[in-house]
Amino acid sequence: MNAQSLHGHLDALLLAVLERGALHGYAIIEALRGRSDGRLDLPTGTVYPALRRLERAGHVASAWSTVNGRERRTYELTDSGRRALADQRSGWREFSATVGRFLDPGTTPTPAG
Amino acid sequence: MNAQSLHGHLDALLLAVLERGALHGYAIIEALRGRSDGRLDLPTGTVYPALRRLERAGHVASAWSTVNGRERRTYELTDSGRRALADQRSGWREFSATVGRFLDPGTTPTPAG
DNA sequence: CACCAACAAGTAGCGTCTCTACGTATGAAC
DNA sequence: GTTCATACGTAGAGACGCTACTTGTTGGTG
Repeated sequence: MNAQSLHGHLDALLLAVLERGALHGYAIIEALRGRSDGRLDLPTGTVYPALRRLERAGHVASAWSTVNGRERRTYELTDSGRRALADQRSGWREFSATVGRFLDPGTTPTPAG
Repeated sequence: MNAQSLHGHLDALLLAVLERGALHGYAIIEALRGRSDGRLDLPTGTVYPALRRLERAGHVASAWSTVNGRERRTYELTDSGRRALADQRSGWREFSATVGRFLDPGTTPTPAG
C-alpha cells in the first residue's frame, strides 16, 4: 500500500505514532511499518518533509541528540499536537464512516451514530 | 467535510454512485450529498474533471441527452469501471483497516482478518 | 420585461501533498 | 576497504482537489 492514498492522513499517522513517546524520523518509519505488518512502508522523502511541516505547524518539537556518535533528530508531540491528533481522530472516524458507506456498505456504521 | 481528505478515493466514490444506475454530473453531486447526509458536498469543479478522468481511463462512458430542452451528459459504468470499483473497494478496506489501527484502535479489525 | 434562483456543464490556475531520485555521513560486518 | 543498515535531508515532478469564473436554460416574482 503506497502513501498516495494516505494523502491528507499522513500527518495524523505521524502524530499517532509519536503519541506513545518521542522517536526520531527513521524510528517513526519503522514503527509505521511494524505496527501495520509491513503495509505502510514510507520513503524518507515522504516522512522527513512531513515532520518538518508538523514542526512548522507547532504540532511536534524536535531536538538533536547524539547516540553512539550518530546524530538523531528526535521528535516529540506538543500540546498543540495532542489536540491536533484528537481532532484528526474524530475527523478520521467521520471520514471513514462516510466513505465506508459507499465503499463498504453493511460493515460500516452510520456516521451519525 | 471537504474533499481534500478524499484525495485518491474520489474516483471510487463516483464509481460507487454510478453502480446503482446511470446519472448526469449534477445528479451525482446530489446523490453524494444525499447518501452522506450532507457530509459530501463536492463542488462542480471537483466532480466534472474527475468524471472526465474516469472517462479517459475507460471506467465510465458518457452520452448527451436532452431532457426538457436541457443538455445533460449522462455517465454510465463500463465493465472496466465495474472491475475498477471492485478493486477500489478491497483497496479501501485494507486502507481503512490499516489507518484505523493507528487512529481508531479497538474499533477497527485487523487488516489481515 | 427585468431580475433572480436553481439547474447543468465546463475551464483555468493555484496550492498542497507525496513520490522518485539524489546527496551526505557513521558504524559494523566481512 | 567495500558494502550494508542506519540516519538525515533536498530538489523537482506529477497528481489531485479547490476556488473562481463563464455559459446557458427554466421558472418564478414584481
